[in-house]
Amino acid sequence: MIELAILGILKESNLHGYELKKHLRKVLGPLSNVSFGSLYPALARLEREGAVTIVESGPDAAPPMPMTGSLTGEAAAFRSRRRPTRGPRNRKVYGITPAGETRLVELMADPADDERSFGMKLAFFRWCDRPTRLRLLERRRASLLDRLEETRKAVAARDQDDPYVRALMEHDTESTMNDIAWIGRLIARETGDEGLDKETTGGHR
Amino acid sequence: MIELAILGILKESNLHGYELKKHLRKVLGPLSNVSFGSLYPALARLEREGAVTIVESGPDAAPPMPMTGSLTGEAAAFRSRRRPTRGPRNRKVYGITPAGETRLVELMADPADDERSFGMKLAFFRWCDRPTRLRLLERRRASLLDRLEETRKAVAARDQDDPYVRALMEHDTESTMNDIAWIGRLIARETGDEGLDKETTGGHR
DNA sequence: GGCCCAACATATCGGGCTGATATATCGAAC
DNA sequence: GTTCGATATATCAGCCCGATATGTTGGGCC
Repeated sequence: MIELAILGILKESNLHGYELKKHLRKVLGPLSNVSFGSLYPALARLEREGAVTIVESGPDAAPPMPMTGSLTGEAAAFRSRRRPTRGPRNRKVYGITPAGETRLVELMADPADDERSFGMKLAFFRWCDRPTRLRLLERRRASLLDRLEETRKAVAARDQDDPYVRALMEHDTESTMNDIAWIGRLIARETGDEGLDKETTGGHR
Repeated sequence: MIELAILGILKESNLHGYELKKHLRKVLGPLSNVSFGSLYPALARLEREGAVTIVESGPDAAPPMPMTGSLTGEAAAFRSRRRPTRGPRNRKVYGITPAGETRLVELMADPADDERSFGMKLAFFRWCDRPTRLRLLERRRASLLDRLEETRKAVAARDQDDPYVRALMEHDTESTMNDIAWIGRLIARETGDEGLDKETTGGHR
């Protein structure tokens, strides 16, 4: 699933591994603390597969095509800032390829649905159309409901009631219900069409 | 951390791998879905280290010492139930050793503090004395506070505000605060001794 | 009886992830 | 001018997961 994160970030701007990790941390926060030990191999893998390419590399590499898609002004500024008289260090700046964009769409559709995977997908929802978003949200809700059911069954079937185990399960139930309610709100926001932070076209409150 | 789970379960009763997994699922619920691919190697590892021993094995093994410490009547009953005229199948029933008990204490003190590790430790709190429990709870609270702080900083430093990323972070903040409150209640229950046995908290939302 | 199927039971393997470690460059402080 | 911390890439051991293999046991069914 780290590949999803890499492609999602690279879709916005070309970056090298080290920067990638920082952006990732910024976007996903504590949800995904990617380590270098998985980041670099993943980048190598993706390059082998043709999902990303090295856009700029080594000391004083010739800057290739200025844009791959529309860069935010920030990224462009950053790129120009990075141009000291002495070339950059040993960096490999990666960019996403058309094949990579395809791969990104595939990865978004991947059935993996744990907290981490879902968090990543949500972070890149802006690249999806509404039906896809709704599909992912519904699937997440379904698996949360499954989890809720399973925990409840475990609580019910419990003979020896250790207070700590009980506390653990009750908290799990509570947290899961919170998550479900949250997903519900996201779905509502998605279906209650158009902008709802501006003029409330359809809903109250 | 799977070793902690194994030892914690084995401390209660001698079991073979398959049963162990079921017990684990029951105690930890969806928090720790241990797979056989990690369970059996872990058992082999623990046996190599002398933390567990094979108490009974293969078809019609002679039943060794009836008790390793005080067994709950349930476990004893279970053990006697397991004695059909035709010996059991190819099973390896494991039991914890004194070295294993020591290892269990070490593992409880381990600094790992993610949701999974903490959940496991909490599930085995009954084996700890109160100071240890409080230490673990305080540590967990501290790391949750760190996480909260980090997420808040990320939200504040955010220039481009993607609504989905924002939703993700806000939900993370909310969940973390919930967790902190929960830990707070556990600490209170631990320090506010005796007296309050039931629901003393009118849970907010 | 004879048959099949689901659950029981153990084990291994590939591939991916984490944490530790190695290596080297750059900027800035001292 | 050198020490130090941030930047930057990479590899390695060890562990975990999911898939897969291999067999056993018990029960339902005709």
